[in-house]
Amino acid sequence: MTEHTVQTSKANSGAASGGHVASALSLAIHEHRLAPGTKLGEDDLGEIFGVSRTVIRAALQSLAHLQLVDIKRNRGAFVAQPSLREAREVFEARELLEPRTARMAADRATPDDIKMLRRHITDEHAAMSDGEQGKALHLSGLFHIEIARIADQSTIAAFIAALIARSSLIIALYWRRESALCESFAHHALVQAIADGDGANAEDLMRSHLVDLHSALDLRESTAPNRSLRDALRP
Amino acid sequence: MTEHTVQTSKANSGAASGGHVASALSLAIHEHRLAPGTKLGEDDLGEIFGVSRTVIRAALQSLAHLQLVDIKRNRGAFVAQPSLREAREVFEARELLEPRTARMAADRATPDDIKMLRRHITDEHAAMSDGEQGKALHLSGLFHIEIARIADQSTIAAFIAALIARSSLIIALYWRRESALCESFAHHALVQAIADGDGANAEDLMRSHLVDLHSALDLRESTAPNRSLRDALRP
DNA sequence: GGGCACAATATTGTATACAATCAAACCATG
DNA sequence: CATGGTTTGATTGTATACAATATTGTGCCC
Repeated sequence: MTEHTVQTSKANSGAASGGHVASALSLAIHEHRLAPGTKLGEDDLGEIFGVSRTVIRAALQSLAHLQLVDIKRNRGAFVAQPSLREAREVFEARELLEPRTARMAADRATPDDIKMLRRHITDEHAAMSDGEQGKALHLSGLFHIEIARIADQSTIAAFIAALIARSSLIIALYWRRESALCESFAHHALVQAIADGDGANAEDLMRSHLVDLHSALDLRESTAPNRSLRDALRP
Repeated sequence: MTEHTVQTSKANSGAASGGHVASALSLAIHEHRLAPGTKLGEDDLGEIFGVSRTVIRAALQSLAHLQLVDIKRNRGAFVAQPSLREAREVFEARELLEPRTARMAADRATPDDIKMLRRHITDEHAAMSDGEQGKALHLSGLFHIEIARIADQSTIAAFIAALIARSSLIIALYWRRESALCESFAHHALVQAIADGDGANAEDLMRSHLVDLHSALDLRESTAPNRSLRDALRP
């Protein structure tokens, strides 16, 4: 089963213990290349990344703590499938944290920060133009994390990063097609408010942006049938 | 070094993979029986808990994700020593999250919830009377987590639980003796507001309670010299 | 043909062995 | 005596072996 090159191979090529594996998996989830519910077998991942199950296991546990994967004892790890309730909670938490954070960012942003935010938006547009929706979604998330970083509150920033990671899963599950690319404009206006140092405006814009996102989801009991059906079929 | 009873011993007596170890360590940290900076050697812990380094490692990584322990590559795990900056951030985050959560709790609390909160206060008093300050501090933290649970927001509750865990370390490092047992009264008034369903009052009480806690810490650059000295001596 | 018990298989949980790395002790040298 | 490099010891990082558990396939009985 486990056939690495040799025991004493390069081994120590990557970064720190499984950090690389966790990053790669996280990116794949963010970009919607791994669908919610996907089984993440340890042997498979070990072969793919060329490391032993030990490091795979550490990476999966790390992702489980972010609630990006769900580890069931003696069953294995699966890409998480946030419930409707969890989806609501995540966006309520974001609506509680991010507006205030945006205000703080507006108070502290430097010209370099603004430049980086604008580049994020440009990259996002480019990805969208190239049809790489997954990458665009990931960049959109990074935009929010960047604002938290600018606010210089690393603790809150870590929380927001975790919420955005879960948001990616939620969007994969509950997004409804009708709503579309309003994103770009909201981000653009937000950057302008932050560049102007207008904290109150940034706070309001972030709040309404999140409400827009939230309302673009189908979070009624009746919806998300495909997932429920699968769940009814498999657990 | 590693001498367990026998390889095929009981092994599966506890709960899930290292969960017991993580809980025991977490409790010890909460109750100030493990001081910030304490080295947590894997072999030592393995012998203490009667499990292999594998499960110890998983527990330590779990605690590291909660920022209760700090894992330095090739150096080992240490009980975390939050910096002044981190301490400020933790309390700012709590002041952002908990008042709103207390309001939600007031809106949803049942008589059983109130009973449980009152019992927490009673237990806390009892522990304090017995001179078990560590246990009292732990129960004080559980009180806050219980409110988040009552608010029925498990995502935010998890964040608050993480913040309270770090608060325990912060109190261990930066508490100044002068301020004393105001806690009990604040908690008592808070329970009353929640029992009355007075969300606005609960929110205000929680906010001022947290501000009191925050101001009972010595968070100036000049303070916390013992820790800086140790750090200058040892890292 | 449907349903259940049992065996075979696959996958995870845990322990241990080995390799890499770091810290401190040590000795040589100026 | 201070200082620098080397070596020794201890500790962590990773891989693998073994044990426990769940899942799946098969055959028997009804």
